[in-house]
Amino acid sequence: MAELEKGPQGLRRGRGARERILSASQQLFRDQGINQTGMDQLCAVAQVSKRTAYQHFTGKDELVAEYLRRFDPDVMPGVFDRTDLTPRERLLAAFEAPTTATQDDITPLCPFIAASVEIPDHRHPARQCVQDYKKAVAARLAETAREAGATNPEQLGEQLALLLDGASARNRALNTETFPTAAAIAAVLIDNAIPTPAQR
Amino acid sequence: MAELEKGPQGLRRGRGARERILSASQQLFRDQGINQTGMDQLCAVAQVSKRTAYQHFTGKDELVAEYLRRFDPDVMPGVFDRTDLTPRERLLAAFEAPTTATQDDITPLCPFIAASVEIPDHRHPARQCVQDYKKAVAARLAETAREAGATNPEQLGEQLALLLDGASARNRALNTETFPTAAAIAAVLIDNAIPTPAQR
DNA sequence: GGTTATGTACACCGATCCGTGTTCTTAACA
DNA sequence: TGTTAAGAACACGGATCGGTGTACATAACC
Repeated sequence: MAELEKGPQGLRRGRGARERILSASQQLFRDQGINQTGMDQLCAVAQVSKRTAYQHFTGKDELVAEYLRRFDPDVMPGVFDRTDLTPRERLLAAFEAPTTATQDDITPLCPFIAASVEIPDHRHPARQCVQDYKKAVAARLAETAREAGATNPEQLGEQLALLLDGASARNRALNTETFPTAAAIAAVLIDNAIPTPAQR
Repeated sequence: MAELEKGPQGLRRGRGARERILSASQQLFRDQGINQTGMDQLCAVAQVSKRTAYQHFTGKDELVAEYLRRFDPDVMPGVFDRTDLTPRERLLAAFEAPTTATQDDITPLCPFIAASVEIPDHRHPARQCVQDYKKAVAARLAETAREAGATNPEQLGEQLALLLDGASARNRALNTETFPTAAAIAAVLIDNAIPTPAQR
């Protein structure tokens, strides 16, 4: 904080404004929610002039949408790409992934669910991002389910996606880690959906 | 609307202020969300003086909490009390109940999940209501699961509760009715959890 | 060098937010 | 009848909201 002052001659926060804004959004929207985060605070955290923010984004709405779009590249980060696991193990791993580094705090609410609740208007651009993302996750789960040999991969993908969202919502509502519960259900569903259980 | 005017001599909206406020809350908080509903609008819809509202509730926070508490008496309205159904059928009926009268619009988001997302501070009184309600639902499900002869009723109750919340969240996120998917999972879990399937 | 994008600083706007103070009216109740 | 509690009407307050206008500074690129 000392060497980052706005000293008249010193280091400008400089060219990376857009990145700083999106990075601050990620932190603040997650910690406080979208509606509880004002543009003033956001700009302060991002160390960006308010004017600059509105040169990069036409408004808060667009910023929120862009904040969500940035998650797209890492749809379920690294879970589906783990070649060291069998398809079946990958499906189960999706329920352990959310467990973050520090072991005692619970998994935060999925930012897409949060956005869909905080933004009531389902024609808001951000709501489209939510829909796209949720469909993408279900599709990847279905794809992996197909690799695992499920008889009805689409159905299994949809079911597992529902479990993920249920666990996320209940984590928030109850302040308790419920992903293990979801994982247990997933195991049952997966066994039920694959005709020839591998080695058993 | 015609005969309800504030006519100087005519019918006063009169003594039922508190009820009108809570009734308006129920409608507006569901349709617009809590944060998107201002006290001014709420009082206008309730046909209540703003001053009166603040004589019944110390603030919006308390009003929100009371709004949630009013759901408690009807925890899963009528589903658990249907004596015409077997315990097993009652468990399954919980996934059809949310389907409201008009057949084409999707089930609205659970107001408790909505509140837990809209109110980030988990020490807010409303958040306690959310926790209580969610625990109560899981408990009633577990109770019914016990009646149905489940080997681990608490676990089944927790699992079914997760399915309900998952379907509710995805309904909002995807704008698609997903309770049938949850019901299908529930059927599998129930069959899996009850040792002696009745007639089969 | 000069030009042009990028960013800063800061005042400012109307709207809306939650909440209060004040005065008056009416219904219930004794 | 008089008293009291419940409510209405309405202006007002400070805070914050998303968003803008303007003038100035700096970095990059030619």
